[in-house]
Amino acid sequence: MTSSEFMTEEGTGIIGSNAGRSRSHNRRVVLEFVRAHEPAGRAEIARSCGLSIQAVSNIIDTLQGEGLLRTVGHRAGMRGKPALQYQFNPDGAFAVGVEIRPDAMVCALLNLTGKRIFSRRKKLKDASPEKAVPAVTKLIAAAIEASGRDRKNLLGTGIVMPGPFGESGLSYSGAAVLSGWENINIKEEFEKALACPVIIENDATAAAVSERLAGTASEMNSFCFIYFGTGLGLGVIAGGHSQRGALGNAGEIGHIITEANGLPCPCGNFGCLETYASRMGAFAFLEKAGVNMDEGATLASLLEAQHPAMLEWIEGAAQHLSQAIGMVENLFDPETVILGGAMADVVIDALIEKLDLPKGSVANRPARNFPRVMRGSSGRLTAAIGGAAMIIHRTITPTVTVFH
Amino acid sequence: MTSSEFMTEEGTGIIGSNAGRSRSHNRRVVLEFVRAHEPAGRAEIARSCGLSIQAVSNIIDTLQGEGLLRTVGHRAGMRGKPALQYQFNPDGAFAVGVEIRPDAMVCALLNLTGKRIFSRRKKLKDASPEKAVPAVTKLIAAAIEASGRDRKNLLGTGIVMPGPFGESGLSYSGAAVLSGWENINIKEEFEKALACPVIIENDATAAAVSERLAGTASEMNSFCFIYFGTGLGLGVIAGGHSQRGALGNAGEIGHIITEANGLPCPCGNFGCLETYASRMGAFAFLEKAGVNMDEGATLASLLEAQHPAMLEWIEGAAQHLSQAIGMVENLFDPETVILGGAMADVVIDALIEKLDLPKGSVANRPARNFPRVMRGSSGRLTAAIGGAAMIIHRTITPTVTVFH
DNA sequence: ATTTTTTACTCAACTAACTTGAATTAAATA
DNA sequence: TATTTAATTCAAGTTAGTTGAGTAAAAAAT
Repeated sequence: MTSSEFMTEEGTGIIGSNAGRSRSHNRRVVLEFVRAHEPAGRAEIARSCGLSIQAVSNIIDTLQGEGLLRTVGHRAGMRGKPALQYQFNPDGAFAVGVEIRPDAMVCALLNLTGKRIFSRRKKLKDASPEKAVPAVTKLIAAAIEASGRDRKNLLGTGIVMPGPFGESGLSYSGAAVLSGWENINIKEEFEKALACPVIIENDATAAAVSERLAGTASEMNSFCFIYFGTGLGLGVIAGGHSQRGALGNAGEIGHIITEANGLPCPCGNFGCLETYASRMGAFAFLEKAGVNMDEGATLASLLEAQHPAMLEWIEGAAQHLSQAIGMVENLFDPETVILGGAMADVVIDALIEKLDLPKGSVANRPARNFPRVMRGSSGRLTAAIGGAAMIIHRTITPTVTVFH
Repeated sequence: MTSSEFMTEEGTGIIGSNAGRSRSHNRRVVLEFVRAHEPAGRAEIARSCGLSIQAVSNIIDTLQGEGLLRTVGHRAGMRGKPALQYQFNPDGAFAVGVEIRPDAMVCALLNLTGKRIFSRRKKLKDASPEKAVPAVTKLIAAAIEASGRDRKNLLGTGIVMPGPFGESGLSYSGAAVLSGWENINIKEEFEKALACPVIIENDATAAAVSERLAGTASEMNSFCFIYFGTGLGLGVIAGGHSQRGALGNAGEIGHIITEANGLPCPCGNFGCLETYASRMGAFAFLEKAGVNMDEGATLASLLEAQHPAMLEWIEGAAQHLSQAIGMVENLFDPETVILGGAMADVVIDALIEKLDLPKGSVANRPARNFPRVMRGSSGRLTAAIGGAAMIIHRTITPTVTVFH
């Protein structure tokens, strides 16, 4: 397998199709079907994908030759010749994800099925591009080495950084924002340093993609992910694809106003959701309530100790979150809203427990396949895993129409 | 030209590509390019669409043969052989749009360039499916007859009805809601009656598509449209395609809460945006202020007379709208937010004038191609025109991946 | 004024990838 | 044991895009 087989053509605007692009699209269509329905036989895939059995057969031969798919016995119990079943070959390829924060980097390796095969965290003294790019390069090299994988099976690297990217009115400075990255082409820098395809994405979108690849949303084509980072982000998957907006800054849910004339926010507004329902908001609330967080206490430990201030924060945050979730439901009509990110599971569960979702919502329908709100499944490595998931997602998920 | 050339394949999930589907995709790619850049020559199209000149040449020959494209002389002033320029042939095809309201139907015919070639409004005594479907059928037949068009050039019909569709917590009854349509397959009913392809869509989405086809947003791939109907709707175009959510109910912006514990809304919540910033909201406000609307006064006439209550309503509505627009900007990161629909232009302009948009928004960036908020361009026929625009949009805009 | 360069476009041969139909295999059912 | 059903393969056929040579026409250079 050469990595060029996965090269995504890039360009401005929508491009036409030809034999080669059809093949590349069909490879992804087959892979996407197998991801969602494995194990599956050739005839079954052909029927579902609108292709002839012969076409699917040829594609599967190739994919198997490349080590991406493998057989898992025959399907029994049905009439007719039993179908040879295929599934992902977990070791056929892998992807790297890196989360860059102002103070640290987290690196995770995922195999083709989205399972974590390695992860490592490293402090970052200087998060400027000049220092961070080489540091990330070194970290990845060490991670691949330690994982025992062959670099030729590397599909690419997904870099997760806090947005918003480019020029925007939210470029205030705060703990969550990286400085020095404003005027460089981040993707190009990393592609040069890493010599592999690179995707740059924000944490919330990466987390959403990760949930779809191998998490809570593996069967959904349309859902939203509320990401608890330092601030708060929203990742949106619609029609199986992440939605990034005109300039890649969609999903800035943290600065939605949920209380008119509420708490002041560094962004200049008052009453932003983020000032209530985020880790940052929690710390500010607890500090104001006189809780000393320096002695090793965490949000999770405070919650487990049923600390009154923590319970009070949960209550208030849940109220603001409920409002925001209602909004998201009415605007995006998702199959579900997933809560996750850099927040302990117990805290998220407590928040979900306390939610009081609006009745007047398109989501408040009797027949639902999933609850209105669910918890994410990838825990604290979510962002780094999400980065790698983006790469695998791009390898698998079909898109003929390419946008800028 | 046979209408089967435009038949969209439908199915569940993503389908593979083959020669025929490639051709169909490439036809759309060429048409979409010409729409956005007309007039254009073959070589120029080929370069931009990632196809060979020969492929584009063959497609253009076909499109010209079908009457969809026509030549408009040669491009002069450049070196080399002057390129033959192509543009849409306005009369090559047309589409019908129908807006169905509880008390009336509006029908509009658009030519291929999105220009209105005919429109007619008719009262509807009984908006039940049994009565309305035949009434619409008759109206369309009369409209086609009166426009002098040949039915064989009809691309299809777009029916615009107030959502939300299907089961949802917003199925309260109110003036804007049609009853009796809950448990029938609306698309099938109309396709049977009209014997042409049919799209069912809500007013906001249809209006958004219309703005992109031949309006304020003709060069945008990502924008939002806030539609003033009886209530309030949001149409979202992202990546050139309308976003409808998991069940087609995305964009219910009317029931976003912009004032905690505010005015009661029929949906069960308090403080919904719709109770302030919608026609319904305006009438309620004015009635409460003692303004008698029965004597032929309209929102526009009150505004022109600088009626204090009207000015007060504008002020309040603009405040709530500003909040909602800020939200929409932060969540979708659109190129612009367009305001339009069944509200007089002067009123919309007054609202825009009074907006106080949040500073903390990803949209508040110095370098913008468009203002943060703009007014829509299709006026009171917006919804019906939008229906027809949906059909033309589908004919033109490429999508290989087909979703359910 | 003539030649060169540049660009658009057409014709004909070529190729990649999907489709079709016949043949083969293997399990369940009659 | 024969029949039916379904999966898969083989080989030929089809569609549509690509490639390369050749023509046409305008601008720029000589």
